[in-house]
This record gives sequence, structure tokens and C-alpha cells, in this order.
Amino acid sequence: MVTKQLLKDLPEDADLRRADSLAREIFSDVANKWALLIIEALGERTLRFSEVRGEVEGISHKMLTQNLRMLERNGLVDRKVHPTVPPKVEYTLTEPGRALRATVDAICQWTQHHLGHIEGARQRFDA
Amino acid sequence: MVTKQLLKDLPEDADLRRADSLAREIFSDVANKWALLIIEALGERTLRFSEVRGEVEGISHKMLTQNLRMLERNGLVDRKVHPTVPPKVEYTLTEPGRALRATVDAICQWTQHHLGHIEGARQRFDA
DNA sequence: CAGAATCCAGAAGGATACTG
DNA sequence: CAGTATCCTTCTGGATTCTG
Repeated sequence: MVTKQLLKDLPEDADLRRADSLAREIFSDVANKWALLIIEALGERTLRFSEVRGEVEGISHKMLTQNLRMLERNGLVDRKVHPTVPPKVEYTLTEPGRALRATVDAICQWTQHHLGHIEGARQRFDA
Repeated sequence: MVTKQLLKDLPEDADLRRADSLAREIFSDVANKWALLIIEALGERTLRFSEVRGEVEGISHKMLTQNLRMLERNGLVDRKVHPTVPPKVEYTLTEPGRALRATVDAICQWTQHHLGHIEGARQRFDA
């Protein structure tokens, strides 16, 4: 059981509450479409803002900055500003970011693997 | 690279477009906080509507029905209605649902494992 | 080029009441 | 009890403009 308590097997009972609430925050930040697509897009590469935008289909300028800020704040991406003109800003996944990316990959593979089943289920449901 | 094209190594080029667009739909459905929490809550168990609600902290009646419908439509949960009065409806993960749950577990573990790093990154960022 | 700020239309989501 | 429908508020997110 995970939702009454998102974390498992935590020792201290006193710190458990805030750890769990922190975990919920992080989960909410991370369990969203754009964040996951950005992480997947970055992969092992270092990309500029505009390059990331090119990779993530349909994302707006605003959503991209917003999500990149959030990911940076949580230490999932590293943001490197080159003090040139015009500016150049590069984004790279950190180690935790790359670790999370592995699970995003898993979701993508899951999606691909179950495409047929899902399409069938939809047709049955919509009828 | 995954976002220009979410799927990899697909054979037919003709069907690739719609497969990829279907994959995007599914990804959007599934990559959302409530859906993932519901999947995690269900786990290996069969739960009634009200029980699921009890397990997923903070979810409203409306969000729960909406997401359960969506999950059922995509064939991730099985919905069994007992024609009694008062009604009793039970939800269970299907095989694809359980497979996805494994990746949700991975995200939970990732969260737990990187709590410290993230908390530190936040403090640095917020300063 | 990257991004901050503003504006605003439309979607998300909560509360409530009603039905089988 | 489970589910639908309605209302109404909040928030999301796009378009646009402005700056270093």
C-alpha cells in the first residue's frame, strides 16, 4: 500500500510524516506529462533551451521554462548559462535525473508493448 | 530520442504515424498524478470504489470516477458491477495495469532513494 | 536566445444535489 | 453505494510583449 503512505520501510516515525509529504510533492512534480517528456528528450545529451523545445513536440515556450525551472529546483537537471550574447543556456540531466529517465523509458516501452491491447480495450469501451 | 517519435524500432512506416500518435494519447492519459496513484493503490488487490477513495489521499469523488473510467477505457483496470442494492462495484488491475504498476513502483522507489538529494537541491535553489 | 511578465480563454477540479 | 449532472471557482497554459 502506497498512497496512504507513499514511502515504505522508513525507520523513524517522527520524520516519516514530513518525508512522506515531501515525497508526495516530488511525485506530483514529476508525475506529469511535460516533465517526463523533457526528461526523456534530454536523455544522455546536453541540449540548449531551443533544442529541447524542438524535441518535445507541442510544448509551449512557457511550459518549457516552467518545467525546466521545476526540474532544476529538484536537482534533476543541471542548468549551465554561458555569459555570451546572445545568451546560450544548456540543460543536462543530473545523476538522479538519469535514474528517473530509466523509469520513463520503462513507461515508453510499456506503452509500445501494450498498444494493441489498449486499442482493443478502447474500441470495446467506446461501443 | 523519444519525443519527436515516442516509439522506437517500429517496422512499418505507414502505420508508424498513427501508432505514435496513439502512444502519445496513452502516455498523456497515464502520465498523470491521479492515474498513477490509483494504479499504485490498487496493487494486487480488488477494491470497491469507496475503498480506492480511502487509499488515494486527497482525491475527490469526481476525479476518482473520471480516472477510473479512463483506466477502464484503456483496459488497465477491470470494473465489476454487482447488481445488488446498494450497488457494489469492484476494481482490479488487469495484466497491463499490473505491468504499468511495476514502473510506478520504480518511480516511488526512485523518489524515496533521492529524497535527500532533492531536498538539498531545493534548499540551494530557493536561496 | 533565453526568459520574465502580462493577459485571458478554456480546462481542471471541488462542492453539491439528485438518481437507481 | 456508485455514479451523473450542474454550478462555480481555481488554475493551466497559450499568445504576446518586453528585456539583458
